Amino acid sequence: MTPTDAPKRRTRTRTRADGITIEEVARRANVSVATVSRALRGLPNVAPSTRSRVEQVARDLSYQVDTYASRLATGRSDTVGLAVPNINSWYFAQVAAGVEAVLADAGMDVLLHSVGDGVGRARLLSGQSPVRRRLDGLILIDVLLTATEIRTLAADPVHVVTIGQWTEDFPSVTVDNREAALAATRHLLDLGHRRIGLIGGSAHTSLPFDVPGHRRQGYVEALLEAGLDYHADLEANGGFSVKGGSEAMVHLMSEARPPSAVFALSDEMAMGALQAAGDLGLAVPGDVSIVGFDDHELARVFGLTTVRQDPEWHGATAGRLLLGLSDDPPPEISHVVGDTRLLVRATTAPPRGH
Amino acid sequence: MTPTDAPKRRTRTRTRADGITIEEVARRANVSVATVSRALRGLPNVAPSTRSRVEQVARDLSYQVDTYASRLATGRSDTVGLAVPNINSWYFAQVAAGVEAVLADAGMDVLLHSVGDGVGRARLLSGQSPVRRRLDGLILIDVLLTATEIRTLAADPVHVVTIGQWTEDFPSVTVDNREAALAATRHLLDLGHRRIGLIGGSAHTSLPFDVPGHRRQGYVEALLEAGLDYHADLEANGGFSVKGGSEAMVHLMSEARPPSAVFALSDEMAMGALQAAGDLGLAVPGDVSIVGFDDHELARVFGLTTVRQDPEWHGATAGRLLLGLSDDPPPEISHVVGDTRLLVRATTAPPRGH
DNA sequence: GGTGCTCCTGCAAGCGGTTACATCGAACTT
DNA sequence: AAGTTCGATGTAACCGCTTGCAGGAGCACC
Repeated sequence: MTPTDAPKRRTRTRTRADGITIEEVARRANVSVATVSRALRGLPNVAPSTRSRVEQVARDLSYQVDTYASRLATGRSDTVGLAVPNINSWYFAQVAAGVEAVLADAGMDVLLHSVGDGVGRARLLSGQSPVRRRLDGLILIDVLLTATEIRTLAADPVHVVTIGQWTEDFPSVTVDNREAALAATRHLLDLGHRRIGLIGGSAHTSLPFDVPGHRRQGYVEALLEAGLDYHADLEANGGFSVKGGSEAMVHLMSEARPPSAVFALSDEMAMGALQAAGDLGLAVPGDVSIVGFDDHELARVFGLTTVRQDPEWHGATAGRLLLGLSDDPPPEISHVVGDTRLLVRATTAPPRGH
Repeated sequence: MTPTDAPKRRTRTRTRADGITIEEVARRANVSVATVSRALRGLPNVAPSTRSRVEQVARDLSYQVDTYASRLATGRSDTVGLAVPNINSWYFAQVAAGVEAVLADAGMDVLLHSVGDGVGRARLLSGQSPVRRRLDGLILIDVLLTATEIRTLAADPVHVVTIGQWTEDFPSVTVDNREAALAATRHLLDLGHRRIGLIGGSAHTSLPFDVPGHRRQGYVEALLEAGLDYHADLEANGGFSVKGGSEAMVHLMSEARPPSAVFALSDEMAMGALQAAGDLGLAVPGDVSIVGFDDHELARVFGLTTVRQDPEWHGATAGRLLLGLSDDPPPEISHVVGDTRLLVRATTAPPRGH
């Protein structure tokens, strides 16, 4: 056979082996593709006998819809983006677990985005983001939105739920960080402490309306309430990591007049501080008291006094809020506030000689 | 105008506001959609002037390709699934972070799947999974595959990389768990311990070829090597959680002849054990020595003797392996073995009266 | 000036579903 | 018995992008 004899078959270079198509199923079940589509998706107006026949064929061929085709046709993707500063931090991992559980149950896919660095953040939120065009929903965990970003997102058809940040435009799950920090700081004040250090996040992200900002505000308020002044030299940046907390603690305790108690805005930083205290030969709570925030899984092991919150519940709740947004009519924008509770354990005590 | 005058416009009910299409860009740039497609994707054979004009228009309209359409047309999705038993466990979160960083850099999307419960696992791996049909790659972290599942996956066009499990069929990242456990147990034996407890995973998942299985094997071998027997009553199930580790420890220490040292197959369980020891009034390492596995971020804070490994690196490496699989020609199936190292800290010492 | 190239661009056929609308019996009215 | 109604099914037009192939312009070479 000469070359020209060969039928000019259009061979598309497909990298993926093609799966069973709906057409194949239709052929074998002796119905049209429309009927297959309706039968398989449980739509009405399909004769029971037809439906079961189609289902049988689909099962035999282990047919799976091509979600991309389906999405192109319907415009819905059943996919939600989950943006976290970083996934390998206890709090975020807990929240992510809560989100994932709820959404997976609802048949949604979860696209994970670490936006810790500016790059990832820009990639997700910039108008250029190809990502946004494929998401039905977006859950932002402690990813602070600027006014512009809020406007852009609100104009998008994507459903947004925020965790940690409160905005008018989107449902949110938060805790009263100010109040919680107030309680934590008061606890130290009540014990008699007068020089109370703060280990917080980096200076430039501690805006008055973000999570560290609110906690910091509660700390300052408690101080003022007790007739004390806020001293900048009692504040150090622990970057919300164990290591950072440790370094911040070293910094604080090596000052001329070190604090007798330290409030760390996260348990991980508090644990770092605990470590540093040990390294410095300081007894906790003998020489210095330490309070954390989170009730990390290991806080109890350390006997760490801390503010309890339930991140997994935050995540699950955010997931449910997101699912609710698809309801018709859409619900009012709701703002859920989770519980916090001060747990006094063994790392806090009155200051020496009190 | 009478009702019939109205043109029968086909209005499709689209839930999402339609974005700018490639057609719109083409119109404004006075070229065909084909040219827009080529220009925007950097394909050759586009006049520089045309390309820049198209790019300009696209930017002005902040056009974003509809990834679903693109995927439908090309068959590639640039999306990889990341399956973890659960994301809120230190080790898995670390690995996930490593994977995500590498893949996001390569412009890939990461779909998160917790498969802790059988349900999620089935959803992901069963032939019925609509998920599989949309993935270019799949990274499985400690998700044990059966022979059947391996066959099914290998037949699929999806690229698979496993972490924790070694198979002939897929590239993998593992550590020598047997060897590492051997070293950890030898360390205790060298200190003079003769009754060494084991806190491991659930009985039915500790197959000889999974991660806990290999570690357990190393433990047993070390025992035999030292002329000791394996005693089932020295083994308890800690479920790889802090709480489980704690309970397992209580169980072990309340036996008639409790061990003088315990090897926990993960740091989280070891920390739980530490907690339990404290609760029981036992000094560590005075009354009982404890060794963990992982070098959890907080292990140093506890002074925990443990086996160090680098889960974030495991994840990043797995991500790179996956990316490499798209090369042409495809590389040989490579199996990377990460480092482990025993870190002796403060929770191990010779047994009492030694 | 014709011929043959090389480049650029457009045309149109998919990719695999979804769904508005038409069709066609069978059952139901009156 | 003719006219209606209604449920089940098929037809075909999209969804928005990619890409094989054809066409056309510009240019060098003989």
